[in-house]
Amino acid sequence: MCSLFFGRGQDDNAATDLKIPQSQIEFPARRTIFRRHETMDCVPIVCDGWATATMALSSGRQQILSFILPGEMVTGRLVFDPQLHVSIDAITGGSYRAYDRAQLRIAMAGSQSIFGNILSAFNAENARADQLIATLGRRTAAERVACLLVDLWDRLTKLQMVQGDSVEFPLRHSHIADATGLTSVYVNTVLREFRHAGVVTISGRLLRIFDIAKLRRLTL
Amino acid sequence: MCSLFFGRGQDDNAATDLKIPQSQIEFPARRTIFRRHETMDCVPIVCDGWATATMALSSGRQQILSFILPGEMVTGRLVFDPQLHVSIDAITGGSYRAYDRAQLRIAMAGSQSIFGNILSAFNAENARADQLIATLGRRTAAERVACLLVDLWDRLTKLQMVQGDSVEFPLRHSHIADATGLTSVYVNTVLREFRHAGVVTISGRLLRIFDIAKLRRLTL
DNA sequence: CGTAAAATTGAGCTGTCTCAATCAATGTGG
DNA sequence: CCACATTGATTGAGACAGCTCAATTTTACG
Repeated sequence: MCSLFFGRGQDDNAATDLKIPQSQIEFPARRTIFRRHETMDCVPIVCDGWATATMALSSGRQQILSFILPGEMVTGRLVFDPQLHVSIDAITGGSYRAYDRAQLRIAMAGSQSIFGNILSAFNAENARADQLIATLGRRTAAERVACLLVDLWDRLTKLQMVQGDSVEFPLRHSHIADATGLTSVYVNTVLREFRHAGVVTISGRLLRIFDIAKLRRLTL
Repeated sequence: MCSLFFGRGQDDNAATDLKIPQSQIEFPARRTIFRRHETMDCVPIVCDGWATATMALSSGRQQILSFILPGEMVTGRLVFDPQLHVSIDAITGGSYRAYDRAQLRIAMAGSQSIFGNILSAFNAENARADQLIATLGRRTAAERVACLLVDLWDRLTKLQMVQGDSVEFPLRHSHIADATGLTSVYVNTVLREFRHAGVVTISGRLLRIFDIAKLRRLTL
């Protein structure tokens, strides 16, 4: 699931020059993979499993900045900046490939398709960050949860992981809480209301969306 | 005040190859300069005055994503992506220079110093966005206001616009509210408490910070 | 100098949180 | 494969941070 470089047609042959790292490194569930302030000489791309980019504050508070799905760079920032300023935590077990940054930059300079793919991934990441700022600043709890679910749903759809009205969904309420700036207790309340309205169900590591139109209306 | 390209030593002469646009375009206070979804063939850099990058939601809600100070790119994103996805609004009157994106990219490719300056500006912008996400998601009202004031204070200090304990400060309470996800009424309350505690004063377009240590303690 | 915009203050309300208890699910060791 | 232990979900009661509405004063601008 490392489609980042090969999603578009190869308009040149530099794409094949980018060596795929031999090793695909496994990580276990619920463990920190990379720590804040670590200096990275590589750009890891998750091949399999879910992870988060998390920022910690004093007194135990923490905020999830983004969910990292299979095929995504841990952070696009790492292409330009070796300093990791967030911590990367596994949700499920999985694996990643570590691409050498210098090599990556050379490959980007040599290939329009690699350049375009990485940049558009980075742009999408930044766009999501901006959306999240607006969401956390100005939306209600129900809207925040709806925004998160719709965003993930659309990304998982692109990854062809959605089947009908359901996807495998490893997030716990506390993840949703840390991503939306809410409490897990209140996330539960919001999800109960969604459930009773027949909109969404989360149970047994499975997300089912019955009325995505109603959910999307909350994201406007 | 367009120091972005000339901040560091010129380690090569490409820096001087980047033509400074003849025109320095003026903008009036309190007007939208660039609209959301506009396609830009240039990267504007504010020379003078303050502006915001703002995202609008339904029902009149809006969130300020960042304040743009003299010398800063309107958004680093524009270096890589011509689509503007936020609206840029003037706070004060001022001016900007429009750098051609294609030319800028060539200059970046040719000069380590230009490349480094632009990238580090972009990285700083992204780091602030991540901080803002954590702030809006997990901090109290007083902490949010403190974070904003400290961030602006430090940036204005670098720009040498701070004199002693005071800076010129054109933000109204509604700006602070839209940046912190609060109400202007409650911003007023927070600022009153700061004032009574002898920490900060805002009046007559002037920000004075008497106890920055106490303010910084709120940003941990 | 008059008018519009912003700041200030108060009273009351509500969305979300905290605390706490119970129940369900998941994983572990024997 | 079961009993136990741990982690997560669910629910309720009460508290409070921050909001809304509204009136008044101050400041800025043409």
